[in-house]
Amino acid sequence: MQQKKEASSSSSFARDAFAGQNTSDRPPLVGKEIQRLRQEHQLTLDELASKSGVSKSILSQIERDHSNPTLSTIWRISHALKQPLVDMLSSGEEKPRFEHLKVNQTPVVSSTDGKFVLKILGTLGTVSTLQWYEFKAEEGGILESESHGSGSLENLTLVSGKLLVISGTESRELISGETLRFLTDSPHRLESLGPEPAHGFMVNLLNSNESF
Amino acid sequence: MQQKKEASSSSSFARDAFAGQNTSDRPPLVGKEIQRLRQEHQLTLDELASKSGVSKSILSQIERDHSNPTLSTIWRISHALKQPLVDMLSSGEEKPRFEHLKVNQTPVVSSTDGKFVLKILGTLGTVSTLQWYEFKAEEGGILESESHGSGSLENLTLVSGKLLVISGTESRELISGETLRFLTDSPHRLESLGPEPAHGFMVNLLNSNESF
DNA sequence: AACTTATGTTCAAAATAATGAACATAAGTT
DNA sequence: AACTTATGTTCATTATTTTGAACATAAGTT
Repeated sequence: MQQKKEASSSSSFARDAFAGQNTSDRPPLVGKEIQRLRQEHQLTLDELASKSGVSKSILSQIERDHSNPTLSTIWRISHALKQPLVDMLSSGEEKPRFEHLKVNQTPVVSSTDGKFVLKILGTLGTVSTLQWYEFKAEEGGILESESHGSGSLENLTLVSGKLLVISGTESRELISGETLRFLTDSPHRLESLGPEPAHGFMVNLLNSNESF
Repeated sequence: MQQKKEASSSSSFARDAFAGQNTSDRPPLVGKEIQRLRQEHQLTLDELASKSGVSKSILSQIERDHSNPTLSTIWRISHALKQPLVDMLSSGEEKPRFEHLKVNQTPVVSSTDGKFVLKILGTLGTVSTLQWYEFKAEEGGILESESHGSGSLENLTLVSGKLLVISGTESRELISGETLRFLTDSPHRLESLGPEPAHGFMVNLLNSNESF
C-alpha cells in the first residue's frame, strides 16, 4: 500500500508538508481546492456535510489533505458544490498557460439591423481561445453564430431582459439573473424576447477540450 | 455511509446491476473504462498490478465495479496506463448540452458590510485558472483581495457607476463603460465611489502556481 | 464574567478498501 | 488424459477511510 511506505506518523495521510501544488508525480491534492469552493459557496463544514452526505469530520480532513478520499466521496462533494468532478481533480495536474494577447481593437460588433450589440471586452489564449463580451439587445434582436468548433463552450449570464437560446435542436429561455452554459459545436442563435432590452455578459471558450 | 443504504449483499459495492453509463446521479463507474484501457495496452491484471502498484485483486474488483476506489488508487492506475486521471473519470460522465443555473444557484460572495456583492458566474480551465463575476457595489462598498499569485490578471469592465482600483502602489479611477486590466500579484482593492452603485463584470485569470 | 452560538478539529468505533494467498477455469502441451 | 501455463476471481486479514460524538476555540449576548 502506498501509505505504508509514506512517512506514516500515526494515522494520517501525512503529506502535510507540501500541501501545495501537485508535482504531477503524486495523486492530486484536492484539499485546498475543495476548501476554496466551499468557502466560495459560503458553506460551513456542517452545511456541506449535510448537503453532500459526507461527514464533516472527513471533510475537515480532506480539506487538509489528511485523508485519501474515495471516489464516491469526492463525487458527493463535487456534486454538492455543483462542480464538475473532473475540474476538482485536475486542479493540481497540469496548468495550461494562458498567454496575454493584444486586446482586440474592434470593440463593438452589431447585427445588421443594429438590434443586437456585442462589445468585446477581452481576448486571451493560445492553447484555447477565450473571449468575453457584454451584450445588449432590444426586443427582437438576434445574434446568429456558426459552430465554434468541437468542444467550444459559451457562458451566458443575463443581467436583465429575456433571452432565447437555441443550440442544435435544443433551446432554453433565460430570465434575468440566470446563467446558461452550453456547447457551441453547432450553429446557435440568441434572441432577445423583450419587452425590456436584454443585457448580459458572455464568456466564450473556443476549441478547447473542456468538459463540464 | 453510502454503501449502507445501497442494497448491500454481503460485502460488495454492489452496483453490478447497472454498470452501464453514468446517469450523472451517481459516482461514475470507472470499471469498464479501466478494463478497456488495460486491454488496449495488452496488459493482464498481473502486469497492471505490478506496473501500478495496486494489487490485482482490487483491480479485478474495481473493473467489475465491486469496489469504490480511493483517489490514490485511481491515480496509480491511470498513471500506469499513461492516461490523464481526468479522462478516466469523465468517460462515464454525462455531458449535458446545457447547464442552466437558476438565480439562487449562483454563488454569491459579499463584503462584511454587504455593500460589495460579487456573483460568481463561472469557472473554466482547470479549475482555478479562470473565473468570472458580476459585481454590484453601493457607494463606499469595498472589495479587498490578497494576491492571486504572480502572473494573475484581473479584467474589469464597469457598466455603471464609478470605481477606484488600487493594486500595489498604483491606482486608477474607472467610469461607466471603461475597462481596466491589471496584474493582481499583490493585494488589491476595489472601491465604489458612488453616488450611483457600481455595476460591472470581472474576468480573472489566476496563476495557479501559488496557493491562495 | 458566564452563557450561548457558530465554526472547525480530534477521538474511538464501525465500515470498507486493499493486500496476498488460495482457488477456479480455460487453453495449450506432452 | 494428466500436466502445465495463463488469466481472472474469491477469501481471510490488515490497513485506512468514514462516521458520530466529544472537544476546542472564537465571537457575540445577557
